[in-house]
Amino acid sequence: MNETINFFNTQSTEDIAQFLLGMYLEHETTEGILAGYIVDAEAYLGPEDEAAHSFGLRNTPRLKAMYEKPGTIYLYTMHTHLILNMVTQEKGKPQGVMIRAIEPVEGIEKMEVNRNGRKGSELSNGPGKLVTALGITKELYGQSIFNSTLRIVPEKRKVPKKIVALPRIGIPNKGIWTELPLRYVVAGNPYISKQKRSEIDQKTFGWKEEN
DNA sequence: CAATCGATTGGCT
DNA sequence: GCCAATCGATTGC
Repeated sequence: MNETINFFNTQSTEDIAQFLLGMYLEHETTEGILAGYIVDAEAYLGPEDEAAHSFGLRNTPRLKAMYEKPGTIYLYTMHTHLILNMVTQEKGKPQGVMIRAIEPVEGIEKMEVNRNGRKGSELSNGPGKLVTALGITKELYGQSIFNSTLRIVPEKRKVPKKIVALPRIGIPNKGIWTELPLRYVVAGNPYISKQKRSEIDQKTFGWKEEN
């Protein structure tokens, strides 16, 4: 875990986004542990990034957490959906990574209930979907992804066989920032947002074989 | 499948 | 008011 914290403190946000692919993300709830592997993530490079909320060092009440230390959880609402992000750089430097999708592992039945009966990839193949599946609430805003009830567990992570970089989703008209490949996914994983069936690796789901 | 579109809430100007 | 780092239903090929 200390190595992971150090990674956040010293690496670029782009590298941290890729490092987070395969990371085990677990939420300790009153109903038990709900968890899965991160398979889709985007880097937001405020203050330079026109697509970032923190572009131009903009600082409003909802952005407060973005200016805190690395590992701080930043949540915001988008059309009734809560979206999960974590701060990646030193305090005062508002860059972060948005989690776009996870592969469910633990507490799948509870996630299906949280998602109103949906199953399979529909459980968590979008940023709003995984937040609902894991039962994440805005009480976690400003807490740390290293030691709150929502946390990453490096000991349980998997390693992607191949990482693909793509343009980010849902940010038109932002100049070069619309096209820059700041979205990273585990190639072949079925839970990636907008994944095509034909591109799914049914045998490995895109992970390296054990050992 | 891919493209399109309406729903609907909170944050900011 | 206006707009949004989305979702899900529908349409059409």
